[in-house]
Amino acid sequence: MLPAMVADVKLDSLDERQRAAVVHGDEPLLIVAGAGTGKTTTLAHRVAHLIEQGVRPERILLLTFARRAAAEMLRRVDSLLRSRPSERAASGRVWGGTFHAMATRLLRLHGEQIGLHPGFTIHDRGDSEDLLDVLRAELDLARGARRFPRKATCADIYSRCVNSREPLEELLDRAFPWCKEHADGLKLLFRTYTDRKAEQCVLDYDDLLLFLDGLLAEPAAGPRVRARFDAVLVDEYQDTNALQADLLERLRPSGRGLTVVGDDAQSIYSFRAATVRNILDFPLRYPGARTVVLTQSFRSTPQLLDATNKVIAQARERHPKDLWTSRPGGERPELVTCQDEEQQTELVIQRILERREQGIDLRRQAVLFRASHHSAQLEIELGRRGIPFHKYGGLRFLEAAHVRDLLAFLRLVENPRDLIAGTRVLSLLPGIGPRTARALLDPVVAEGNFGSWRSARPPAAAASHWPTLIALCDELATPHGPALSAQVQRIRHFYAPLCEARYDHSEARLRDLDQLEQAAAAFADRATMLAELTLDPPQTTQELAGQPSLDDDHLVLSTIHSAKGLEFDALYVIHVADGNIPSDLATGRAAEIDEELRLFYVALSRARDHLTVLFPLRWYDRPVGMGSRHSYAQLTRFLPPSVRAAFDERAAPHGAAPADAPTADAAAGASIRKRLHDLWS
DNA sequence: CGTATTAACATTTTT
DNA sequence: TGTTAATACG
Repeated sequence: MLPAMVADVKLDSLDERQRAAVVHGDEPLLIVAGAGTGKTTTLAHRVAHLIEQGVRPERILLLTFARRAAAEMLRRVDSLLRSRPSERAASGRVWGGTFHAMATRLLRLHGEQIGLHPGFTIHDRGDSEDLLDVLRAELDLARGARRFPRKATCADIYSRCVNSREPLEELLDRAFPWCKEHADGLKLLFRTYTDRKAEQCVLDYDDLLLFLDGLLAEPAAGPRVRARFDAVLVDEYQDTNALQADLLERLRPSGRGLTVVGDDAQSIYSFRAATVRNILDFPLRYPGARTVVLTQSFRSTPQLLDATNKVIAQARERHPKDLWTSRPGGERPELVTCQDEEQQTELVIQRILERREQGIDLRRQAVLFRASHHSAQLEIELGRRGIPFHKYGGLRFLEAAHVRDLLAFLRLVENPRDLIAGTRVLSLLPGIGPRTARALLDPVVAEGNFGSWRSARPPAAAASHWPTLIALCDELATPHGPALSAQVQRIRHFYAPLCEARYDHSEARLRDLDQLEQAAAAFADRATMLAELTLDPPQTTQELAGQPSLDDDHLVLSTIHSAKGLEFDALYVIHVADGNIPSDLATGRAAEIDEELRLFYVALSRARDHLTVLFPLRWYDRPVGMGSRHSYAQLTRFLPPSVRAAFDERAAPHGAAPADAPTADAAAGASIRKRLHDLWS
C-alpha cells in the first residue's frame, strides 16, 4: 500500500489551502488560520502526514497552549492513522504539551549537562511571590522612603522582564513607570532571587524556559537536544513571547521542520509578554518561509461572520483577511440592552432554556465574560434553578489553601531544599511561625535531607507532632517508598487534625484531598504529578477527577481567555460595556485597546449558529469607587453604529426585572453565603 | 508566636 | 470596597 494513496483519501475532507499546508515540505511554514478555519484539523493532518512520510512520532514535537489541546490533537492524529494498525498509537509517542511542560521534560533528561539537578521542583506563581517576599524582607528593601513594590508586582516585573527579553530599565519605563526609582532594589532582589532558587534546587515558570534556552545554547549539549526532533509544530503562535520565539529558533535554527499556526487577530496574552510581532515577523526571521492563509470558516454562519469581520476590521495593525463560509444562512446575531444585571441574567437563562428546548444541549452553549467575577450573579441564579454548569478560568482547585498545603508536603519530600514548600509545611504546626520554620529549614536546605531535624528542638506546642512528621518525611523521601496515592493518603492522615484546627469546613476540604488521592493514581510518579499539576492545572474539580463527565449535560461559563480555541452552537457574551470591554485598566495605550478588541473578537468568534451579546445599562458596581451603589454604563466602543448594523438590536422590556428589586441585594447576599457554604458540603 | 489593630491600596486575563 | 501589609501587643 502506498502511503500517498492513504493520504489522498484523507485529504479529501480538506480545502485546497489546508491541503497545501498539510503536504508542505521541510521549509519553515506559517499557517495564518482565522477563527474556525480548521486549524486543529490542519495541524492534526499535518502530523499524521509527517508520520506517514516516515517521521517517527517520538521525533515530532507538538507545542500547544494547554495539555488538553495537545491531547485532542493527538487523538485526531490517531484516528487519522487508524488505517495502519501496525503502527503503535502516535499519541503516546509524539512529544506534546506546553512550552513549559516540554522544557521540564527536556531539563530532566539533559539538565545535568548544565549543572541542573534532575530532581528540581517547580514553583508556581504563588510560590515565586512567597520567595520574593522572604527576600524582600531579608534585604530590608521595604525600608526606603517610598514604598517598595508589593510582592505580586515584583513577580510581575521579573516575569515580564524575562519573557520579553527586555532590559529592566526599559521595561520599567514602558510598563511600570511608578517603580522606576526602585530599579536598583529590584535588581538586587532579582539577583538574590536567582541565587536562592539555585541553592534550593527550584525552578519557576520562567526558569524552565531560561534554562532550556541555556541548555540549547551549550556547544556540547545543545546539538544533542536539537537532534531529538525532526519536526516542531507550534499552535497558537500569536500568543508566544520573545523568549519562546528564541527557543524555537534554537531548536530549529534554519527553520527547517518548523511549522507555526496562529491568528494575529486572536493575540490576547500580551500581559504574559506574548507579542504579536512573533507571528507578523515570522517570514522575516525565516527567509524562504511559506505562508498559507486559511480564510474559509467551517464554524460560523454567514450572518455571524459578517458581524465578526466587521468587529475585527477596527483593529489598527493586522493581517487583513475577511473570513467567508459556504455554510447556509442562519440567524443574525442579537444585541440586547438590559436595564440591569438581574435582567441580563434573566434573559440569558431564558435564552439558554429556549435553545435547550430546541435541541441544543447545555454543553453546546456557553456564556463568556471579560473578568472572572462577571459571572457571579449568573452562577448564583443558575445554582438556584438547578441548572448545571462548569466554570473555567478564575479561582482554581489548586489555589485552595488546603490543596496547596498538601502539595507542599509532596514537594518538600521530593525536594527537601524547597524552602517555600518547607515553610508552608512547618507553619502548619502549632507554635511554629516564619522564624522558627526558617531556623529549622536552613540546615535542611544546606544538607538536602531531614537529618538535622532528629536533633532539633521544636517549640513545645509542636513537640507532639514532631516525631510523627520526621517519620513521615523519612518514609516518603525513601527512593522506593509507598505508591503515590498511598503517599497522599499518609500525608492526609497527618494533615487532617492540623486542617481541622486551622480551617472552617475542614470535612469538605479533606474530601477535596480525597479526590487528590484518587487522582494521584493516574500519574507515573511524584515528580510528574507535581510538575503536571503546576504546569497545567486542572481547570475544574471534574477535570482533576479525570472524568470527562460526558453524561451529565452542563452549561459552560468561561472567561474569554479560557475559551480560546473552543466553539459553541449558542453563545452568550455578557457585560459588554465600556469599562469591561475594553477593561478600564487597559485603556491607556492604543496597543492595549487593540488587544481588548481582539479579545472581544475571540469571544464573538466562538459562536457557530447563535450569538447573543448582552449589555446591562446599570449594574451594581465592582469593588471600585466609594459610596455609590451602582453606576451607569455605556455600550462597548467596539460596537459603533456601523458595526451594530450586523446585529439585531433590541432592548429588554422595562418591566421584566423582578418586582422585588430592592430586596434583591439581600437575597443575593443570602444565596452567596449559601453557595459558599455548599461549596464545602 | 499568633492575634488584633491600623493603614494603605489596587481592582483582569494565566503558563 | 474588600484585601493585604505593616505594626503593636499579649
